[in-house]
Amino acid sequence: MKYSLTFPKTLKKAPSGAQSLNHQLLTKAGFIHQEMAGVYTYLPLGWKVLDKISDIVREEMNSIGGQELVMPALHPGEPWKKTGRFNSFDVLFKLKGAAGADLVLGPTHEEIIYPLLSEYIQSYKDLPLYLYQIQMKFRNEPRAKAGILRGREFLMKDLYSFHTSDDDRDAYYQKVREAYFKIFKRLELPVVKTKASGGTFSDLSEEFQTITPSGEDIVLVCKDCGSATNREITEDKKCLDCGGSLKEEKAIEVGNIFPLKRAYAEVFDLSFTDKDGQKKIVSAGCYGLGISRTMGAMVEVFHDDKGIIWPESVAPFQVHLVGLDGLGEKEYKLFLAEGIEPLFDDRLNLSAGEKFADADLIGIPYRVVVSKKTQDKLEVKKRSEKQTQFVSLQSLLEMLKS
RNA sequence: CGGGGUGUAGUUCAUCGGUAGAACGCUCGGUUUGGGACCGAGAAGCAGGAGGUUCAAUUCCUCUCACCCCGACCA
Repeated sequence: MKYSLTFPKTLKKAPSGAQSLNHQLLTKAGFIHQEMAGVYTYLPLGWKVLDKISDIVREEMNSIGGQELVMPALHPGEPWKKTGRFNSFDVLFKLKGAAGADLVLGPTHEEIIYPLLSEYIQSYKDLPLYLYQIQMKFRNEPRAKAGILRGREFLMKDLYSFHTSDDDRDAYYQKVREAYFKIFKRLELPVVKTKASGGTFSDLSEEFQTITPSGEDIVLVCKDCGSATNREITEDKKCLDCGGSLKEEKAIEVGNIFPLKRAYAEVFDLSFTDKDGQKKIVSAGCYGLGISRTMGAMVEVFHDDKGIIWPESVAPFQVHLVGLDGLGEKEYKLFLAEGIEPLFDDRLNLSAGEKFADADLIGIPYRVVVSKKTQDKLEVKKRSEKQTQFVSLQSLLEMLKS
């Protein structure tokens, strides 16, 4: 992509409403635009990042048998009344249909997927089943805040698993936990698995928390064994696992996995006929991962005073090609031909300093400068490092493909 | 939802009773080109909205809306 054609360009100052770090940097760099409290447009660069995060999540969900579908964001009110959550789910967006029917904007999808499956699941042969989606969720937060960390509309992956027994559900739960670790490893985002309450879903759950000062959760991390517990469920000063001393850390919850209660399956009569001819209730689990929140958490963790420092796994482009002295077109075409994703700053009449400042702000992992000075070499600098080096195109390609 | 703060040009801010100003950005012309260049010219504003006080309101008062922060809440 040529930067001269990219919408929009960087801003020198973030709007005064952008207070949190992720909001400021993502806005200045042109990744997001706030529409109202907790609601954002994801601009082309921002959407590319969400897409890359989503792709990694998709691959790992698929690798544990997940099948992707998309359920509606607009829900009938009836199933929500059936579970009681029409009134008990305090951040539920409610609206009216044309004929006056109660409707709901989906904050989660048990009320859709259980009735759906109850139509299709008949036999133990239909199970287990793992279905997931990546979709905008809606929660009427009394106080949306911290940029895209806590929105009223946000992109989330939700996986639902359905089993013939709790044992099978528990075994799959372990697999999902492992898949989550793989996802965050590929995203290069450090997380600690944290014991937490299950809310209305289950007695206990496990959260994936990214430790950072801007987090709004407080987790107690054991200095000895590394196990962590959300402060919401313990007053203990000692680790439940090993007795070691605990340290309080602020953290952002980027994922949460629940072994579900049977309540929803019972309400919607999600049952199957087992081998013995008996009707049995399905055992389920649900597993969330905040895609847009993860993007925000990454900015909170990966930045310096000049801008964002994206991990290679999710950067909107692999290479930020800075053309000086009107050069760079040739290299841009070569990158494209080699399957490298370049963002080419082809703008004329702009000082080098301004282009460098933009490159630092946008945070693409490799900056490649082409100018009169570089001659037949390329000047390469990693965003995360200070030093530059002059290399041939060939060795740069090797660097990028390794 | 309680407490606090802020709404003025696209953006950041100034003016704080006498009818609007800068910087950045933008447009045009020219000079520049390795860390947010320079000169000149220009466009750009119902001062969030409604009401009130006043000869006069962006400025003071009331209400309202929006955003931000702290707290409560957070499947």
